[in-house]
Amino acid sequence: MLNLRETIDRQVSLALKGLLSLEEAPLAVCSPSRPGFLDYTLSLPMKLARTRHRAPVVIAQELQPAVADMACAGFVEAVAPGYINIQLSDSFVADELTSMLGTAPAVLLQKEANGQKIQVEFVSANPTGPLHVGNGRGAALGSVLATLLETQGYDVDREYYVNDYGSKMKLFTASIAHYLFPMLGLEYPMPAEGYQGAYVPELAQAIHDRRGSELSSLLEEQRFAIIEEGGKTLVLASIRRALEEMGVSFDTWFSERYLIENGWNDRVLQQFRDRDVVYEKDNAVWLRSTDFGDDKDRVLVRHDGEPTYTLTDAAYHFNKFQRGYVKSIDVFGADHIGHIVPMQALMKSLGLPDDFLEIIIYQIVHFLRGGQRVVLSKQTGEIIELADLVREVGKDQTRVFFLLSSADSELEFDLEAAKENSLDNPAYYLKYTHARLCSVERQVRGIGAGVPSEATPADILFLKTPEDRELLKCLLKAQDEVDDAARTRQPHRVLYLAGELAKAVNTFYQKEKVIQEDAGLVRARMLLVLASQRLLQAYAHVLGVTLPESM
RNA sequence: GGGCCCAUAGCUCAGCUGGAUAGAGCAACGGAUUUCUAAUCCGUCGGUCGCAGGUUCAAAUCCUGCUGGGCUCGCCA
Repeated sequence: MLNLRETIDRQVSLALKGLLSLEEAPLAVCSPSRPGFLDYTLSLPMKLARTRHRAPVVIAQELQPAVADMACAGFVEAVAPGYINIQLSDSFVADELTSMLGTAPAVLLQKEANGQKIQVEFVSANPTGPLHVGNGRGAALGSVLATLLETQGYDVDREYYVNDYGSKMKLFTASIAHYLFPMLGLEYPMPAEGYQGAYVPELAQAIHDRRGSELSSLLEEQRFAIIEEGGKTLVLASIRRALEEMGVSFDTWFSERYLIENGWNDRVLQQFRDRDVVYEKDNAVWLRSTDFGDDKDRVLVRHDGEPTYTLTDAAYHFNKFQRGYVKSIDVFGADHIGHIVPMQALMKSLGLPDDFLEIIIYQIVHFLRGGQRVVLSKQTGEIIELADLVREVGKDQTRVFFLLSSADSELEFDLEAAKENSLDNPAYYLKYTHARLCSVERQVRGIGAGVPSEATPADILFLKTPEDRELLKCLLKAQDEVDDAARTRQPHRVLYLAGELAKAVNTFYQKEKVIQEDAGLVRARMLLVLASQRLLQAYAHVLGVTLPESM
């Protein structure tokens, strides 16, 4: 589809070329009109009033003829206090509808490939336990952002960073050992701050079942290696399963251990040394990150010789850069808010491009049941694992409810509303609307009326009621909005767009009959039905939800 | 104390190149059904867009200050 705002802007600046000065030209941009007005609006006359010392409405009248001459313009009017309203021409609208009908939904909103590789890293929870319901928001946002970026022509890779190295991992291994050693007739103390969940003894049992005989004959160090590997593998499998049930998959599961074992920390440390941005203090190696905007210098190598997370993170992103991504977008929970400044300082100190790393932070999710906020703890017996949440409310409902507000805002996830099989539930509303559109199509085919495969300007002449026009506007502005959502990295906007389209469809459906006497009108309305159906499917593709053909 | 996020209708939230009367869903009330799926639709009610300044022809939107809430400030990851 065309981005209409861009298209019109281009035509406007061409049309007004001789009428605007160089300084004035950039002001000639249109915006979508409010309901009740024509399709697009230019507020240019208002902006020119000051420098031109004329009343805006007079300027509007002067510019109107040139604007009306544009190829895409149908009816154009200058109105007080100084707007130029544009209605798209019938042939232009017909061309757009034709292209919508001739394009598969999965690529309807897709631009041409731009040859750039971009990475979205999300979830990346430690492999030391099952995913928590809170991780679900990152999963939903990250996966939708990834498809959203694909619409912009990027070659997108979805990556999960597996933090399988370091003190958390040691703690995890020790916690399993505490339950596993007694099965070998040995003892091992539960470490302070050890992992507590019921899954820990289960992991111990599973590892013992598989490799118990081996374990008893090994040295302690080898034993721990097996426990760690076994625990990690089992947990990652459960994480992967939970995500798949939510419709989320990854291209790459990238191991932190891999980085370290393959010398990436050393490489990046050398890079820091070459750039002369490190120093030694208290037996540790420090990065002079304050030179790059950080509020304090960071330790890269601890006094005991172990790398810090900071060093490995630098190595990780350096590695991403080497893999050829033009950009890495990392999606983190609000508890990582403090990482933005240090990480950007890291990128700078490594000499990576300023815009290489983008960090998206999503705020906390509160879960509601019976109108009350749910306290997630073992004591309350409330669901706490993502897999349980998806099982309880369903894949599509889970995805939709995690997208109900902007990542910047805290989110209330109403478990009962999400489960509800009624149209108060936005996920169901989308499904129902799609089923209804499909039903109309079946009916029309059933009575033997022609189902159009392309639109002509004559068809558009039939679409004159407010409901027809509003639905048309919803269809035509899709690419504008999707491009905006992608540019501003706001996946939730796609859900709102889909909801808006569904609303327009249902209002149209209620008010205007598709099947009726006038064959020309049937055909024209069918264009709306089919295009709406395609567009709804296109949105659903981006959102990762499934739309049934009947309910 | 520093950094970041938030504050819009009774509730949950949209509103992103600054534009015309501030929107949706829920809740409340009232309507539409010999149905192309009423699992729908329409209408009414409901807002000093946290407060105070500023920029602008124009501010929910941009800037400054303040108030309230959230997250966060490790040689953890």
